Amino acid sequence: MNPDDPRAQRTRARLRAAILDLAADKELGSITMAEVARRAGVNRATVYLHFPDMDALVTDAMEETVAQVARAAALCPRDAPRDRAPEPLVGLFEHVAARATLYRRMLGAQGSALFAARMRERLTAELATRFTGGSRPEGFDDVPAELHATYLAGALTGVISHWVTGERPAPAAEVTLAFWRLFRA
Amino acid sequence: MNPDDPRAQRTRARLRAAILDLAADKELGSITMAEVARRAGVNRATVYLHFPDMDALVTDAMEETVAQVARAAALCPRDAPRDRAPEPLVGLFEHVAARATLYRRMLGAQGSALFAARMRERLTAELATRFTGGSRPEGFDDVPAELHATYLAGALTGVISHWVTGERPAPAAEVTLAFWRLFRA
DNA sequence: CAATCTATGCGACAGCTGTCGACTAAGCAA
DNA sequence: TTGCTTAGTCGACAGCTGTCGCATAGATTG
Repeated sequence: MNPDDPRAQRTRARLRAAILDLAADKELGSITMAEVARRAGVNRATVYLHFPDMDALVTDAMEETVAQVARAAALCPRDAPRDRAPEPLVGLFEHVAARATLYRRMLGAQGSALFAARMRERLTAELATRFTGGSRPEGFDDVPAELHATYLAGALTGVISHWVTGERPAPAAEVTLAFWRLFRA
Repeated sequence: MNPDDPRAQRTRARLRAAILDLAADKELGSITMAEVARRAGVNRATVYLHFPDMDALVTDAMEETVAQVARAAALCPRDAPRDRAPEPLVGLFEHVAARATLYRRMLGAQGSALFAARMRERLTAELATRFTGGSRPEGFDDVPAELHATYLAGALTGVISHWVTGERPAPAAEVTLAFWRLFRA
């Protein structure tokens, strides 16, 4: 399968759109491959030419979104005042709030372990790059940068997961500020 | 279904043992219900009398183990010296190290989203209880205790996940100390 | 335009899932 | 012990999955 073939690109785009479309309506667990294929206007067998399974499809469809989150997280300066979260972090939580249902479906109990792993991984990588690039919270030189990045990536995805999963989610501004205070240590 | 019926208890115990047994050999994704039933010496249909699906079975089978981790985490005093992790935390990481394969199967990309959610949930609950019970890191009174607990629960599961997933995992003592330093902020 | 390549459509298959109704046998209560 | 209750077994079913070989149509190359 040549991934650059315009036919293949079109098909993948359709599949990505279809799964996101369906995920807006129901839990991942109750979406079938047959359904995705139908929605995408593609033969069921064709799906498997592009993605080994549902998890891979879902995760791939979220790639852009996740990259956005990771980039925003890595952009946060550490020297912002304790009572005012930096702009990128505010944007990050607003981004999630605007897609709360989607993130709940992805990160919730019915969600995709692959997606969760991928999201943490991207965050970790982005933060680690930022850290080894020099700008990093002080006083942790005796902790491996990679581990520090993982710690924060876990904390962030944990908070997001808990946030979007809750019954009556708190306002974004509130969570953002609380997270920022915890992060600033 | 009466959960106290000795027949039911015996069957559930067999199923829990069977899934943990199988999980030692292969990824969760390649274990079938039929396989679990066979291994447990139980009819396939019987499994569904106790657990709605594989995720539920796996998560239930890990309940004790997860509770152990959550308890250990909540027991950590915050005033231990920066260069020496408190005993409960050491025990926690050793516990995970001794079951690294199992945790990798549970928390990895092929793992169970339900299990991951449950583990974070238990950790959050245990820490939140501890926090509202008075003993809590200072300087965070302006952050909801529940959110603080979630932050740490996410960080811990994130680190564990990353740790057991890595190719050549670092020694437990190393990770323990690094985590402790990050936690102490 | 013609010839070639290949992504997709199509139908079929074995295996797994979750559920059902009828039957068997283990536990409990009198 | 006797009889009732109910967990478990058994066989069957529809639906989904992942894979296959073959046919078709869309893209590329000359």
